[in-house]
Amino acid sequence: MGVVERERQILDGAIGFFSEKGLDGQLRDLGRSVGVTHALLYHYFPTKQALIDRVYTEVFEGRWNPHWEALLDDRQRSPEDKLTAFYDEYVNLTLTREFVRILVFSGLTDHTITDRFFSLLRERLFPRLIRETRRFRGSTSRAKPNERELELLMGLHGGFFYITMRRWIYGQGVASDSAPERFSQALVRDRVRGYLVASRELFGDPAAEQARPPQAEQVPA
Amino acid sequence: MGVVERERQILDGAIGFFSEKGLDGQLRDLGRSVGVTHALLYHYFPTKQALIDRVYTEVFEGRWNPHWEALLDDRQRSPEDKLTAFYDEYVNLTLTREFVRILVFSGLTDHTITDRFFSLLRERLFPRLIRETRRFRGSTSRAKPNERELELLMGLHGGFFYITMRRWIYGQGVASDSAPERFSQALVRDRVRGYLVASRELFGDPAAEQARPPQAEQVPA
DNA sequence: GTTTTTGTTTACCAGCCGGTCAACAATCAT
DNA sequence: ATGATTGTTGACCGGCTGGTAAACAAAAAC
Repeated sequence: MGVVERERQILDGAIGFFSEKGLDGQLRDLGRSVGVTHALLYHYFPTKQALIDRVYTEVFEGRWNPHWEALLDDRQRSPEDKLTAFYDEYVNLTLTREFVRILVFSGLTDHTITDRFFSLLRERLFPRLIRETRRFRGSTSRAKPNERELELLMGLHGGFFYITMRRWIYGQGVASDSAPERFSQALVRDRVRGYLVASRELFGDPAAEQARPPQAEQVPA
Repeated sequence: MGVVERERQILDGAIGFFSEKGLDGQLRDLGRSVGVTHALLYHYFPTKQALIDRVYTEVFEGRWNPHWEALLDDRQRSPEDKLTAFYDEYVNLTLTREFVRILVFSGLTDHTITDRFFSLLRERLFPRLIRETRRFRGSTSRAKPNERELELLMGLHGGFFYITMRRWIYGQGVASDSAPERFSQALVRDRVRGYLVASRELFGDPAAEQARPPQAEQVPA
């Protein structure tokens, strides 16, 4: 076997292995699962940490599809259409088993991966989603998102993430998917629609964005 | 120091320690953080696993407030009022740092804790929430929840869980809370209202529950 | 067909870690 | 005071684990 194939084989094995056992998994076990001795791993990667770093970049790099930004910026499609299309791809391509498990393993210990990933979301994704949400309810405001509308969006985004958690971390089945590897499109469509309607209900028309008499009593700061 | 106080001290230390370092944390470090030798831990707990088991029951037992079930069953209050009151307490009392971190640590490895916890939710909580959601949109149906309305509820529930994840696992701040230890009531209120409105929008009036002409084309099974 | 290079393994080291045990301190009953 | 009981520690064992290095195998180069 060529050197490049073997490295590929080890790397692929490591992705599956570490996402399953956690970053504390033993190299002897990883070697066994790949079919080599643990000493050989050191022929291809100088330290365990270096191998883990490669796994990180392998899993988290290239999962962000730049096409999504263009999709969300497309002025021809409706906001509901775009959000549905985006989340349908996002939850099925990005929120895979290895991705979410490694992300959570990282989050529980060293935050470097999660920090980088959240920066990506905050800079490239959330502003676009907020803009489209506003467009849905008839606003063209470019103001910095306020906390309430941002948190409502986090509710949508987190709701999708929660599905992945239930499936790949808690080991709970998700009822609504017939093909076990995919989120059902109907689910995504329901939630996106629900989110947009909720946004309209809560924040109403454009003028209401600056000051709105709340329906219930205001909570003190 | 009396034997009972010392056991209490070790247990409290272990809760903080294991939720921080994970269940693989070393007993020597735990001992040091409590101020005793690791050998003394074996005077109070026969094995490391026994100590971890105590931590589990300590954190997950008694966090479920039976009062909540009565609250949700109260016929005097409106569904929106009850859901808001419930989640306001739930997210602040149950979704603490130690709780969520230990739950996720457990979920990533051995599922026993998460299984038990989800059974609790599925049996005692979700049916009540579905019933109240239906009541909000004018339905008194007692039929088994269908997948779509259950998944919409999971969106709400998961959205709250996601806040806890962002805060205690990813180390991201949550914008909207002034007091860093609490979820803001406004956030809970917004999301519950948004969820109920979305439910009404998606599922409409009671008659629509069995068969409803969808607005977009149906996805094939 | 020998030498060189490359891929792989076996054997080992050093430090870590759960767990044990004998010794030691502190409390308490008599 | 004296002895028994209880709380606590230091020292140790054995197995595990990241990492190393020498030996070995299999091509490749000449």
